[in-house]
Amino acid sequence: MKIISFLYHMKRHQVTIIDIARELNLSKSTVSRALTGHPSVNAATRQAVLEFAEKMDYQRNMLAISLITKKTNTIGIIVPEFHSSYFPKAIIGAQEVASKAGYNTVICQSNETYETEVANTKVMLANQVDGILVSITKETRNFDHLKIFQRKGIPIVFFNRVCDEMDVPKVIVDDYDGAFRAVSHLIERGRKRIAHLAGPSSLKISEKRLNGYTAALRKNNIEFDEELVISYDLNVDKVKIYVNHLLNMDNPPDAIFAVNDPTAIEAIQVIRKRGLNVPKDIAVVGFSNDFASGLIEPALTTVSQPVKEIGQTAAQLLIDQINRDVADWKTIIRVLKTELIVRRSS
Amino acid sequence: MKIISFLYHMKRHQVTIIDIARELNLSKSTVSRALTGHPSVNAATRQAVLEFAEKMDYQRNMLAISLITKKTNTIGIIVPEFHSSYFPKAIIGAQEVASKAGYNTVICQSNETYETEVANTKVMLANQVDGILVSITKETRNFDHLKIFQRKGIPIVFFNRVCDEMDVPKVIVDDYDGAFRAVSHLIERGRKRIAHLAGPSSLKISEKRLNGYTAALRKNNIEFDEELVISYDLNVDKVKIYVNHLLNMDNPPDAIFAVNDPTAIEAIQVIRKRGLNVPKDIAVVGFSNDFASGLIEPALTTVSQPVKEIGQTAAQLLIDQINRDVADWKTIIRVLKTELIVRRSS
DNA sequence: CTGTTAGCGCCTTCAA
DNA sequence: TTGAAGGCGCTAACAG
Repeated sequence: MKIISFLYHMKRHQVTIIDIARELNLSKSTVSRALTGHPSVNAATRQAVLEFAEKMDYQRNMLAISLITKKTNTIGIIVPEFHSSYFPKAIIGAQEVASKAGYNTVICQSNETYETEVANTKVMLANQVDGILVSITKETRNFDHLKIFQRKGIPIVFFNRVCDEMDVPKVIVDDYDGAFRAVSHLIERGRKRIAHLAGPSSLKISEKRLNGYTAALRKNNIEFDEELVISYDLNVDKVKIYVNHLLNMDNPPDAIFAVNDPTAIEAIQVIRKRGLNVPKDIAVVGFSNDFASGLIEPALTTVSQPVKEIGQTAAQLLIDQINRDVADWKTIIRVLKTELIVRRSS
Repeated sequence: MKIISFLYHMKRHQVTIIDIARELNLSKSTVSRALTGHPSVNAATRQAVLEFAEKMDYQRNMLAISLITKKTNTIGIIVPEFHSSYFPKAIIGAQEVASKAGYNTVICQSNETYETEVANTKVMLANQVDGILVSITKETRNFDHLKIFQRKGIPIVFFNRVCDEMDVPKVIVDDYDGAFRAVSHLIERGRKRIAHLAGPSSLKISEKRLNGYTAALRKNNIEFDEELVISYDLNVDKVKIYVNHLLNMDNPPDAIFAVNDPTAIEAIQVIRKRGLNVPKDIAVVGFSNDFASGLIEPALTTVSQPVKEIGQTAAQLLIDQINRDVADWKTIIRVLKTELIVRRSS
């Protein structure tokens, strides 16, 4: 006992099974069995082990266990950013499902940078995660770093920002449909010249929202004017330039459909700063129903996504995949529904 | 080669040093040295090893390494929630510093629940993090689960929501001063009956902001009216009840100082819904300068905190602590400055 | 410069 | 019901 309490106060000494075995005069294996709830162990022995372990704040070293079992019960999540409320919310959903299934979560944010994303995948690999949930950066065009997971037999599930060239499960919303309905709504409200502040073409979601936009115009016999479509890198600081450019046109738009809410919100600020009225002079519609969009003046009309559900679904698909044999991997694509929330900005 | 490529395509086979050694006819240790950049290795040998490793997507197994070195190069972060922009921002700051210092980050959110927080600490312990950054839940009154870290020699640093009974580094802002200035500002603007929607008394920050509030009243010879102070559990849904209660008083307040921005924002919504004008009928001031506070109508006057810097400072203190001997642990308390941002709500 | 040996903390046969 | 032995993937002495 003296030895143990001594060690116990040394720098970072871990109480190990050996310590307990020594103290209780048992073999390591017996202690291990008692600790893991193995049935074939004497009740009194188990009791003693458990009590002493508790008293010593013994914690099983998952590193050692994982080394043996080749399972860490950890899933990795890689997201591009934390600025909007989207990814935090999705993560909450994913964590909920994961933790219920006994999985821990390691979160990395790639800061919208390809290099960081690659580094993040290395971290995940080195830490032997059992699977990863990924939403790619706007820069990511090469997917080798993600394909490694497939080759190694580590399941991967995409959500929101997905990769088209990989045959793995994906969770998305119907971006095309959401955009289509948002733009149709503007047209119903009598808008004729609808601009679109689009996302970078590297992202599938930008492309789909753009397609929804053009489809809605076409269906309503409104001519597509490429001058009204500005695709940008989602760096919100630049919105000011684009909006001013649009407003300075000879024939300025009477509505803006923005690829996401931060863009729309920033657009509204710029428009109002010029003394124009939203929605009278120019209507604005966003995408995602961020927390702030209901609070700004005027409240933003937007396409809402079931963000938390996206996270939950993605985590569930991932865990299903983990519990399946590689040969049985499914490549389900789950498309969730969006909802148009009409507020005062349109 | 045949064997390896065979294994390589099996379910979850890890390419190991042994595989490389076998293939290249070298000893494990030589391969290991080449991989870790040890100088005493023949250039050609190293080259061959590195190339083959690359080709095989070899990733060092950090579990095994950590098991030996007793260092995971991972820090844990436990935060109570992800709803406001506060913690995501703080995490970004912390990750920045951590990753520059070569540390990975494991994030857990306790969902403002004591039990979850305890569970989170177990996870951190089991995964052998080198240190943790903690902001406690509003429920946490017992700190045994955190004291375990101290006893085990694992550094711990608190930020924002700190624990008073533990002698460890803490990063906070001057809540007292921030509140004092916010309330003084309201008084300067001619407000006489200033209500305070306070946080739960279990949190130090609530207490300090309350103290700042009373001090400002006292200094300006305004009598403290306990009816005007409502302390609540930060569940924003309840703000409506409290604000309505205040407004229904015989002698209603002419200003509200809210413990944080979500509370203030919700208060403004409630006030306006009753047809009252902010700030004419009643002024509102918040705390934290959340993203949304600049966007709402009217824009919220608030006390801004250097959130990202808080995260950075906390991570830096933690890493310093990790690199120090237990005997040398410092218990620095870093108090960062706040800034009053006057906008239209006051 | 390279190989050998002995573990890290734990689980899992196999034997008793 | 318990113990002994072997090994997960890797590093760290200690020898050549």
